[in-house]
Amino acid sequence: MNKKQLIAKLSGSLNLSKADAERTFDTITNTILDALKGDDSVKIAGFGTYKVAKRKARVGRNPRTGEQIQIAASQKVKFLPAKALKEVFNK
Amino acid sequence: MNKKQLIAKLSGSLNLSKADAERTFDTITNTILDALKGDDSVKIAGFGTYKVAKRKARVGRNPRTGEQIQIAASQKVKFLPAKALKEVFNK
DNA sequence: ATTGGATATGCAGTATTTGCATATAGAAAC
DNA sequence: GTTTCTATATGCAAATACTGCATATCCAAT
Repeated sequence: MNKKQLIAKLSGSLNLSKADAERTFDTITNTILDALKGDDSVKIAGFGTYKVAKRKARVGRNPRTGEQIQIAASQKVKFLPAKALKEVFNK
Repeated sequence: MNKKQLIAKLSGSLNLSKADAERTFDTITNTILDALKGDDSVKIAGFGTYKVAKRKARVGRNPRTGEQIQIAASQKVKFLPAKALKEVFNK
């Protein structure tokens, strides 16, 4: 399912136009992103937690040539599924 | 930031009551979860992809006693941040 | 409808993460 | 205010992520 299909579903469930559904959805993701940019984590009960994970610089390897390369430190968004979410898939 | 705070923000941005903001938010998460339950992945452009990852059974260990235990195969929801999302945090 | 951009895949080897049990502390939900 | 949920911390084995890069595919926006 891609974003367009998701928006179409939401448009129906929420009784909104597709344009409004998309605006609503974007507002939510942007709000989450803003919190993450401020180095805050976002906990959503029953769904999961978004947090920014810092990754240290390390040595990697180009699989094609085999040569070693330095990988810079970076940050990425991690999503940790809530307990309820795991249970859904493991029964 | 927890769910309550997120809902409060959305209530303001979307010009909805907190109850409506929460209903809207829950509708979205449920829609995503339903797709995942159907073993479908959910791609959201500019944000990321949710997918169900199957994890193989393996040998684990009880950290308290040190004894080895068998861990069953399981499934969990994975979130892969979109490229745009990584860039936000690495500049 | 076309096109530009984003993502999936495969590859090799190493670094990182995962997930186990369990209690407690702290936070959040009702 | 009470109850439910989540983070944390522990050691360790095995699964998985990550890197460059080319190709194929797929999506989004024009």
